[in-house]
Amino acid sequence: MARGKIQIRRIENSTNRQVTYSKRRNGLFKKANELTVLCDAKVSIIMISITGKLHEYISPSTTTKEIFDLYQHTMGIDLWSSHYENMQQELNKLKEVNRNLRRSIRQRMGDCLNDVEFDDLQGLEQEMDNALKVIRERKYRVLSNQIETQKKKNRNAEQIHKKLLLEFEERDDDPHYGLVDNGGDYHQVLGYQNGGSGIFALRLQSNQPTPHHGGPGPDLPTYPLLE
Amino acid sequence: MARGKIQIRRIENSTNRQVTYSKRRNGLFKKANELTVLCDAKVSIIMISITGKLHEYISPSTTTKEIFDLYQHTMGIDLWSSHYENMQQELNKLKEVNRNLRRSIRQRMGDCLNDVEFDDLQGLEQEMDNALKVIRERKYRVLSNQIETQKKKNRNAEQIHKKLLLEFEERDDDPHYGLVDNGGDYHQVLGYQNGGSGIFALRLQSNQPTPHHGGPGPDLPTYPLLE
DNA sequence: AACTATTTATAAGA
DNA sequence: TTCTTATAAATAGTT
Repeated sequence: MARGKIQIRRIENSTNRQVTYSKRRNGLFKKANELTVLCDAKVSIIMISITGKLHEYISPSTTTKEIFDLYQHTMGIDLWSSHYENMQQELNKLKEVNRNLRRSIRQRMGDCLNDVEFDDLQGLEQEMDNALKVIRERKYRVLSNQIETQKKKNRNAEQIHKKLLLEFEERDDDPHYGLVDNGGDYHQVLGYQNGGSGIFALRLQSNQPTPHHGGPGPDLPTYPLLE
Repeated sequence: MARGKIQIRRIENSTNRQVTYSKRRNGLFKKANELTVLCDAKVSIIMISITGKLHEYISPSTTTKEIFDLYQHTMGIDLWSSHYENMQQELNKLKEVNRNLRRSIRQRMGDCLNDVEFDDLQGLEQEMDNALKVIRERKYRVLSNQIETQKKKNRNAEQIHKKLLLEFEERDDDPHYGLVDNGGDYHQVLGYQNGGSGIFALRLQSNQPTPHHGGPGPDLPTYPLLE
């Protein structure tokens, strides 16, 4: 536009192009700033050169984020929806699954049965009956194991006891040893803990048929059942 | 810049400002386009006037979204990370809840009981026993209702039958009526459907203890259990 | 980076 | 809003 007109087409000379880019960029930013001041407007310019460098102009009265948000709002679109769409979908799917799982559990707890038809009730009953059998069997086996273990421990303890008594009697003949009886203590070894197991299933049950309590207890890992 | 120099300061005359905004906006966009072509650059301009109107220039070789993404990447910031993070957190929370719900259901189906301790097994057994009672009661009531309804229908049908017979006999005396017996058809009225109910609980059960099948069936509303 | 001939943008008026 | 036009501003090519 000076010293000769130019065609508006890609400048092939790389250096020349670079220089023009720099000059015109400044010109553009200057104009943008003038517009900002003269007309009280908000302008955002983002430029990316052929070399990948990024330059930006933003009116002092605003921020790039504000412009982006306004842009999206005005356009009535969410440019990032594609980013979030998958997540949103997965989220909704999970919520749906969650809802159904919870319904299923409630039904298995004898709750929310009003809309269940006879055939399904029959199926549910049979299924739970079967499961109950499995659980009882399992319970029995666990109990048996515990009793077995207990017995072993008892036998073991008995042997230790006998051995101690034996030693004691032997020592009784030996005047070097005093009378020290520690035999009453071994019962402690036999104790076993059976505290909370952290099984979610059983946290969920207890006395609330529909456990919608919000906050978790002091140390129980309860899970807020969303929605 | 013509017909007299102007100061770069806010134009107080509203109309004048508007006109200048329009003219200079065009100028800016023209320059941006020239830059785009001459230097093979990518330019995004977003302008918001004092009246709230939004105008945009974007190089033909790119999109606003691409520019935004590039901007964020280049700036090393993610203007939307907070939004994203919240979603991610919610997603993880839902997955956790989901996992636990599923575990609970499996346990209630007599599955995955290996890690359950005796006390919890006892609790589960009791709870399921109670639930089973409720379900049986409910089943009984539904059945009773159905039988009651059936009986009513039968009574009703019987009455209709009797009435028809009566009419028939009366007509038998009347030579105007021919012998048309439609009495055998009323049984159709008594039929009742008891098809699938679509209860999720019972879709989940059936014969798969761990229903991890991916796609839904032909028409059953099954829900893929994620993760 | 500076210069400057020339083109381009545009302020004011219509 | 658009056209006109005198003039300010931008800038291509050069130094």
